[in-house]
Parts: sequence; structure tokens; C-alpha cells
Amino acid sequence: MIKKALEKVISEDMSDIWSILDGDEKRRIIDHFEIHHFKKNQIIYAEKEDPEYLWCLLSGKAKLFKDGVGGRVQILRLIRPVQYFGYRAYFANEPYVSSASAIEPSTLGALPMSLVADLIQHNIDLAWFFIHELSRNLGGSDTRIVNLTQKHIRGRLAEALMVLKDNYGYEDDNSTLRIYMGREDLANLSNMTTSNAIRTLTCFVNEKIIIVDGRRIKIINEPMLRKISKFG
Amino acid sequence: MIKKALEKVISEDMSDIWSILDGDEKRRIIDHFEIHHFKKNQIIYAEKEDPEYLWCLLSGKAKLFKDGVGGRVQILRLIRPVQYFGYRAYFANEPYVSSASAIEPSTLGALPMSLVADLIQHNIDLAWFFIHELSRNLGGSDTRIVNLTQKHIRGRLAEALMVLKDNYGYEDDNSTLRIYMGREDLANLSNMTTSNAIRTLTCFVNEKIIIVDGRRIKIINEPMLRKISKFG
DNA sequence: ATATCTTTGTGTTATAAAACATATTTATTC
DNA sequence: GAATAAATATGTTTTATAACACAAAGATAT
Repeated sequence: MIKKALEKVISEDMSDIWSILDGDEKRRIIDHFEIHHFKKNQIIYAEKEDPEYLWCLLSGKAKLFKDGVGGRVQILRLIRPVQYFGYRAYFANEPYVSSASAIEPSTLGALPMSLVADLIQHNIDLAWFFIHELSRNLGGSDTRIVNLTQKHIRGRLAEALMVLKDNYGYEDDNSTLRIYMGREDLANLSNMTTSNAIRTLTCFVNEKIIIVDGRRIKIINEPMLRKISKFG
Repeated sequence: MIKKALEKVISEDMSDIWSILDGDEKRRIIDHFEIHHFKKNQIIYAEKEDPEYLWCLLSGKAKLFKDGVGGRVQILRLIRPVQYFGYRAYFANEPYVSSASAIEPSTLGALPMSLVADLIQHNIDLAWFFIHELSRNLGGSDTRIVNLTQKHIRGRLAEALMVLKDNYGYEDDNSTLRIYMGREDLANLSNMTTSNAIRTLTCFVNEKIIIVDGRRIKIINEPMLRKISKFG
């Protein structure tokens, strides 16, 4: 019955990959798929480690980040259910260049990369899945390089808020960001100090672009925010 | 005899991909492979265009760059013979997010992406080739995000010089960079103004880390340069 | 419940890097 | 080969943002 429950989890949540596979392949995944629970802020894997698993976020939220100069952290990518990560380094045949941790309590599935590689070897659709994902991520990273280096603080923070919205969406009120994130993470997402993230957030409140209640951020003028993000 | 010459060019210069293919696949490539010559600074493709070709740099040098805020340009990647580029956007099913141009007079081969996709469909080794390339590039871009946002000017310029060395190597004297690049490009590579690139270069000269003769840059203390690049 | 630690919020100061200005040298063009 | 344009060089000013300092509010532990 564990097998049965697992199959349900996998077939429902991993639907995009799942539909690509045949019966035998599905069985191999079920046999090697391990469910893990991570607490808030728990590390999933760390920079410089050797990649071993394909990670699949089933529920919760996760982030990929990189420790930089003088204790500064840059959040590189946000993960939502159901997304896959942790495979790049294995494919590149190198250690991880970034770390991953849970933003909130999360459930993840882990599949040995050796198995994934084997599945790819015999299933071209799976190969295409990863070619597509890698290509999209690479485009995103290249765009991010320019956004983070050339935009001013207001533009970077506005962009970060839009990234949060695009990744996790709004609550049922259609305006409150569906993520509970501290100011420090917000700063690490938009390449600035925590002080400046707080200050700039206050600016946006004064300009009636957002409403802030603790960590709850309500976006009341999304077009303006996108405008600030674009030209700034 | 055109076919014969082409086959020679392809089989010698594209060796890494070439060895992966069988006779029929090789013939299909030869039939659709087009040689193009680009002048210095000529655009190969531009941001927002739809990707059509896999480009292969056979000789010369090229750069991928992105126009940013207020006319500022960021060089994202340098291309040397024999490297492939221009395929990411096609795989991501989106327009180009960056542009490509020749740094010096260059010869390139163009292969329709539809053909490449078709070849991948029936040749898993070719799929692996692209999975590997994309993975390496993505790791590079993620690392670059942190380097460009967190390092100071000296560190960024030192890194850029090391990037030039790693990509194009030294002349026969084992210390002069094998690339003739203007200060503006150097600045665009390391995310700073041209003035600051010039100024910082002068600093390095005064510190006896490099010798500059016009655009010829001779690196006389590579370990020091790597050190500045690492902690700066 | 009280103490302790963490996060948030603001004001002030310091500074790295851009912006601007202007020579000077090096390429291009006619 | 003179004229013009572009690239390089360097000094000065301005500014965006980090760094620092400290208070207040929340969260966590004892």
C-alpha cells in the first residue's frame, strides 16, 4: 500500500514527467523514489557537494542560493510544486555551484540521478524535458544578470516582488502574495542590504503601490510595480 | 568538391558533434550546413528575433551580449572555435534574450534548428551533448550573477581578464592575451564604465600585475590576478 | 511571565562607482 | 596626408547604496 500511495503521489504531482514514461519506467521510479520532509530553512543540498539526486518539490517552497563575498547571499531561483531541481550539476559533471533549502516546511521526492540518466538514455521525451528546462533556466539566469547588475534598488525590489507573484501567485483576495518571506530573503533575492529592502518597501507603501502587514505583502498597483521593475 | 571541402571543415572542426553521428546523419548535415562570413562587430542574431539556426563558430571570435538599462551592454559569454550557440532560445521555445556578434572577422556554420531537433530525436548522444552544454552554461551564468553583483571593480576586472585567458589563451610568449579587445568591451564584460575599466587597468599596471601596450595585455602575475578575482 | 534573541524600522555617515569634463592619442575616411 | 572621428586616459564631482548605529516590535526559550 505504500507503493500504491507513492504511485498516487508521483502520478498526480509529477504529471508532466510521469506522462512521458511507460509502465516499466514508472515501476523503476516507484521502486527508487524516496520521500523526504524538510523543515523551514533546512538545507537540501549544499554548494560543492556532489550531486546525487534529482529533487522534486511536492509541497512547500524552496530556494536555490549561492553564498558570495563577505557572507552575502544571492537567491538564484525559487522553486514551487511541482518543480525539479538539483540535476544541473550532475549533467554538467561537476559539484553543485549553489545550495538549496526549504523556505517553509516541504515535502520532496528524491530519485537517484544515475537512474534518471538511465531513463533518459532510453526515453528521448525525457531528454527533451530536461533540454527544455535547462534552456528556460539559462535564459532566466542570463536575463537576471542584467537585471541585478543594471537596475537600481527600486527596480530590483519591484522585480523581486513580481518574481514572487509569478512563482507563488496571490492568496484568494487576488492581491496578497502567497509567500511568507522575511526582509532578509527579500533583500537576498534583489541584491541589496536588508536595510535597503525595508526602506524601499516603505517607499512603495507611501506611494500606495503595496500594503504591508508584517510579512504579508499586498500588491495594490501591479502595473506600476511592473513599470518600476522595467525602467529602473 | 564543395561538398568535399564542407565535409572536411565539418568533420575536422565540429569533431565533438561529428563523431557522434552516423553516415546518414552526417550527409543530412552536409546538405544543410551553410558557411557564413561575418565582419568585425557584425550582428549574427539579435535579441527578440526568433531562433532559426544552430550556429557553430569555425574561426574567429564571437560574443553573446544583452542590451540593458540606458544603453549599457552586458557581455554574457564569449565564443571560441569550435563552439556552438544560438540553440538555447529554440529549445526554450522563446525569442532570443541576447544578441550575438563577431568580435573579429569570423567564419560560422549555420544548421537549421529544425534539423538539429530531428537529429536529436533519433540520436540520444546528441541529446546528451546539448544537456551537457546547457548544464555547464547554466552553472556559469549562476556563478556570474554572484561575481558581477558582489565583487568590487578590481575583482570584476581581474575576473574578466581571467575569463579572456581561459577562453582564448595566451600568445606564443605565454603571457599576452590572445584577443584584441577594446576597453569598452572589457568594461561590458566586467560590468563597469569604460572609464573605470581604463583606470583599473592602469592600477594593475602600476602594481606590476599586467603590462599594457595599446590593446595588447600581457599578464605577468596571474596568481595575483586570480587572487584579486577571488577576494574582491 | 520574563528574559533573550531575532527581525523590522530609521536616521546618519562613509564610500565605491557612475557621471561628467576635457586632453591626448590612435584609427578612419576622404 | 590632412581632416575627422573614435578610443584611451585622467582628474573632478555627484550619487546610489552600503555600512553603521540604535530603537522598537515580535518571536522564542526558560
